[in-house]
Parts: sequence; C-alpha cells; structure tokens
Amino acid sequence: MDMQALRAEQLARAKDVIRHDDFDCLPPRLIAGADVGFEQQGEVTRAALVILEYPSLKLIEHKVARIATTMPYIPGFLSFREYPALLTAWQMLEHQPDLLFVDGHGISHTRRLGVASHFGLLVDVPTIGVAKSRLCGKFEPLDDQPGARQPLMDKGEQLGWVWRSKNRCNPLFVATGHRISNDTALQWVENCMAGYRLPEPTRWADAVASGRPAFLRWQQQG
DNA sequence: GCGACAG
DNA sequence: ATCTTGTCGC
Repeated sequence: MDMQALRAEQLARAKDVIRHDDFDCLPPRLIAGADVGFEQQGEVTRAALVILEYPSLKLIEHKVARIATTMPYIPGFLSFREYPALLTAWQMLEHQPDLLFVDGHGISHTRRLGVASHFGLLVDVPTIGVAKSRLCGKFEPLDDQPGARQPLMDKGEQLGWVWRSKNRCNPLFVATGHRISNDTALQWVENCMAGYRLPEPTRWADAVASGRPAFLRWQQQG
C-alpha cells in the first residue's frame, strides 16, 4: 500500500471535518455506537453498530458486519483498516442515528483524521471520538476524582479532552469526530454515562462486537 | 538518531 | 485487536 498516498488523503479529508456543532436534531433521539473487532487471526474484520434511544439509553437495534480484512494495523492509519466494515454495518441499519460514538480518536490524530472523523465524514452525521489511550498530543496530570479533565494539546491547538469518567480508571480521550465541538462532545459523553468507564453507546457496541456477557443476557431476555 | 505509536 | 483465570482492592 502507498502510505504517502494515504497520508495525502488524510490531510485532504481533514480539511472537510466540521469542528463546530451542526446537529439536525437536538437533543438527539437516537444515538449510535460503533466498534470493530477481528476474527480468525485477523483475517476477518467484524464491525458492530448499535442504536440507543436517548435519554433512556436503551438498546433498540444492533447490527454486525463481517468482511475480509484489507489492511494491517498501522498506528495513524487505523481508519483505512476499519471503515469498510463499519460502512457495511451502517448500510444494514434500520434506524438513522442523530449522533454517533466511535471507538477511537477523532481529530486527536497526528493529521487530524482519526477513525471517528473519517467515518463521521463518510456517513455525514455528528460524530464523537472516544479513545481509551493516547495517540498524540500532551496533557497535564489529571486529578483523581471522577469528572477531572485536562485539555489534550498538540502544536498549540486543543485536540480534545482527557477525562476521568470513573474513579480509579484510566481516563478517556474525547474529541470532535465531525459536526460537533470538543466541548459539546464531552458534554454528550457525560450525558451517556451509566456507571461504567465507557459511555453506553461505546460499551454496547463493544459488547455486541465481542459477544460479551451483558449483551448475551440482553439477547436472551429481549 | 531515538522514542512513541488509536485498535 | 486477540490469546485467557484468577486475583487484589474499593
């Protein structure tokens, strides 16, 4: 693969990312969560999309797509590996979400185009990037109490927020994906918490993508 | 040159 | 990401 071409594509697409609030429906009635996993030693890419109702945060739809993996994991180029499967799952959805949570960075990316921004642009829906570890940028140490936050800075600009969602847990990296500001993104992540480290849309997408106990229980009942 | 490096 | 059980601490 031509890394220089992919790098150029990232720089070009990053210019189209909208970093301010641009909602069609506020407050959002349906919120989606997206996550990607792998099977068969990485040969198969598995994308999960879930739809939650707001403010109940109840799961009302879930879809899983499996396609052949086309690219290896290379830091900084994650979106090219994951978006094909995500798009496939997206086309299976019966509901259209007003807001989307993607597991991974948004503009908090070396070239400002993490998977949340790339996928958000493709589906053109307000999108938030929620990552579990740092890719780039610097931040001051966080206080211990939940709710503590620090701006994630890189080259003089704020790329997002480092936010402690839960006591004794590592912080989350929340940032603009597309059509939402960093501040509003963090606000909606806060609105979607239910006592766990991850916000509900991300947590459910992860549970569905990985066949976790919580999802299996839900599937038996419903 | 060296270290860092989402999922 | 994935391979995988118990275990320590609140």
